[in-house]
Amino acid sequence: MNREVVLRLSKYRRLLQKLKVLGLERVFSNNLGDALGVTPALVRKDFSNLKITGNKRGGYIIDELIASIDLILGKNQPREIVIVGCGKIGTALMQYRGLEKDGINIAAGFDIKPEKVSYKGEIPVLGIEELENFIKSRQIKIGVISVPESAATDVFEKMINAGIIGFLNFSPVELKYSKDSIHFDNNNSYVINNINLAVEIENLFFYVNNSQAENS
Amino acid sequence: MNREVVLRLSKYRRLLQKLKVLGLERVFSNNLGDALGVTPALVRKDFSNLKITGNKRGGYIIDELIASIDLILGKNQPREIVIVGCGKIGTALMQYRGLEKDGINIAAGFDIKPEKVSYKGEIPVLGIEELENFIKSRQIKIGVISVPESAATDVFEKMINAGIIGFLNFSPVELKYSKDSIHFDNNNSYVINNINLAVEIENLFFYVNNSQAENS
DNA sequence: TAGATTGTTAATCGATTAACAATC
DNA sequence: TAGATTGTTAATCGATTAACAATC
Repeated sequence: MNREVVLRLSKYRRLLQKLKVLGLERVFSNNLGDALGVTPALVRKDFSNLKITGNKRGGYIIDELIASIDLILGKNQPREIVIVGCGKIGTALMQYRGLEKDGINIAAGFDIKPEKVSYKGEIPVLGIEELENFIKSRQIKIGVISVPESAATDVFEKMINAGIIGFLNFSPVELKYSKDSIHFDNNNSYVINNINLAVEIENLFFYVNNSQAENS
Repeated sequence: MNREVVLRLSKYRRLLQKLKVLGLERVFSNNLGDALGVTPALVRKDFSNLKITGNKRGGYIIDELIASIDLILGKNQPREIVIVGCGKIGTALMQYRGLEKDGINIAAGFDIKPEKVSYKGEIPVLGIEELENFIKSRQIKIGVISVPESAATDVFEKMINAGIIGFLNFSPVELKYSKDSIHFDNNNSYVINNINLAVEIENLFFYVNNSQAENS
């Protein structure tokens, strides 16, 4: 299943919640398609691939749909993550409240600088040397990397060894997993989601420059 | 030209810079393809579409390639952006130094709260009421939206009216441009890049849950 | 020249869409 | 029943890749 499908699932989920709040009970592939800007055929195909079935006449039952999507996205299980690197971006993420309502919980932050370590805040900040024990004991699988470029690959290795298998990487290094470069003792596969702010903004400049060229 | 192509251009650019530092002068489509994990044919096609030509025998000259890509990406022009919303994420971005080396310059931050307004820091923070004048006088085209969900669409409209045409949106609202909903006085098209942190992390959970299922 | 690499055309691949039989 | 919507198959579309003539 590709990334686009999973993104659509998240979008269906959010929309369904809103429809439910409005009191709706059923929804048609047509409605969902319109809202997401895709054809109803794709909506039905998505659901079909996920073994979610509707009624030939009455569409899909919203509650069932939500329950199925939640199961697939793992929304019912505890969703704990860690944040490695408590500089500007890491700290902003720790204070960001937008993850809670999706049931995502930041278990701890980690930093290499002793002066950042603190148990006072709502979310503790621990020394990087505690990373492995913490992650293993809590069985956390997902971590955010928000360290400077120079520390990124190092931290990445540490996290893999601790058992992290899903990464959201804000450092400008494009992390890739290769069996050669990393000592590993499992046969897991890894998912790495790189967000490079400079690249995102550069992207915008490209389109903006081009649209100006078109208009002039 | 689609988003993927532009992302590849940024990646070629970064790689070429590194090769140049190492003293290389020429590069083959093969080298670039290997590094990016695509076929050499795609590299040649990308360049061909952009009217960048190489030598049948000697590959591409790195300096020429860098110059061409910089021109296309607009790296030579001043690249000023504004940040609207100086909360956690907005402030982190303003303090983030990773944009400078790509020549991206944050001209100002804006916030609705008077107590955030300040001319003391390296980057001034202005009141939201100054947004339009500032953006028009500096002819800025790109802005980051880092306001809470409730303010997002409002700020989006304000920015459009001020002349912003490229958006990096960190609010959880999926912004879309529709002619119906916004008063507009130009025929520009807009580029909106939505980064929804909860969705990105949810994505990771999906893959992680599934890889565990596979292994058990 | 012989060998290697570009530039481009045709083939492939995967995702999306159109169309429609099944059926509620 | 008649009408509407699903579930699925075949067609389309776009991006990537393979292949190869041109040529340095």
